[in-house]
Amino acid sequence: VSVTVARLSPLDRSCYDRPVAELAPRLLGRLLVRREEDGTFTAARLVEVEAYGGVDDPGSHAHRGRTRRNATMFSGPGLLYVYFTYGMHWCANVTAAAPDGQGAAVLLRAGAPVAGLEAMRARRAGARTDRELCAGPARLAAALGITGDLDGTDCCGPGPVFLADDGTPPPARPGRSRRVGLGPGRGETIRWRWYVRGDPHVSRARVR
DNA sequence: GGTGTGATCGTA
DNA sequence: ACGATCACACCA
Repeated sequence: VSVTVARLSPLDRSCYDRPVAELAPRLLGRLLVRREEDGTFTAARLVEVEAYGGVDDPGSHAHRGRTRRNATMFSGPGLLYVYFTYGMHWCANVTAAAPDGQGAAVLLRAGAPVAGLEAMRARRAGARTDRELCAGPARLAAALGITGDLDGTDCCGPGPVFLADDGTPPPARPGRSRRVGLGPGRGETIRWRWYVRGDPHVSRARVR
């Protein structure tokens, strides 16, 4: 599979142009591909995602309107939204369609390493096993070398980050749950997390 | 396998 | 003050 990554083409923008809770589970099984500056590739197959919406979703960065940080969420479907959190981690999302003046994005929470394992291990020195390389949103972003300078990248063009379909279908019946890491009053009852059942690369999320 | 805690800083 | 988190210590 790793050899063919270079030949995969980015998902078309029409794939992203749908409501975020519809888009999110459809991304399970897709490849998150990172084209390095030296022309090599790293890639992970998505096994866990979460949807974040607009004004109706108090857990979303877009809930209180557009700011410098979340601007990409308001800039149309098919873009990479990268944010910095807990003073040390980057997390990656792809934007979805949203009602006028609102924002929406799918948080890419975990993946199975597919290509560029050596580069991932080098960037994820803390990972004890390959299973942990991309098992968590900040881990996934770190493994693929995704940082804030890539915020706003068009995932539908010939850029450094894109999603691709290699023929692996999304699970017919994905696991579903509340989202991880949301405190009380932040939409913690909304079941907008989807994952591939039984996949060992899903994050060991501690839900409060 | 699970829980508890500190790290570290941009954002609102 | 609080995060859309992680690694590590420690217990089982």
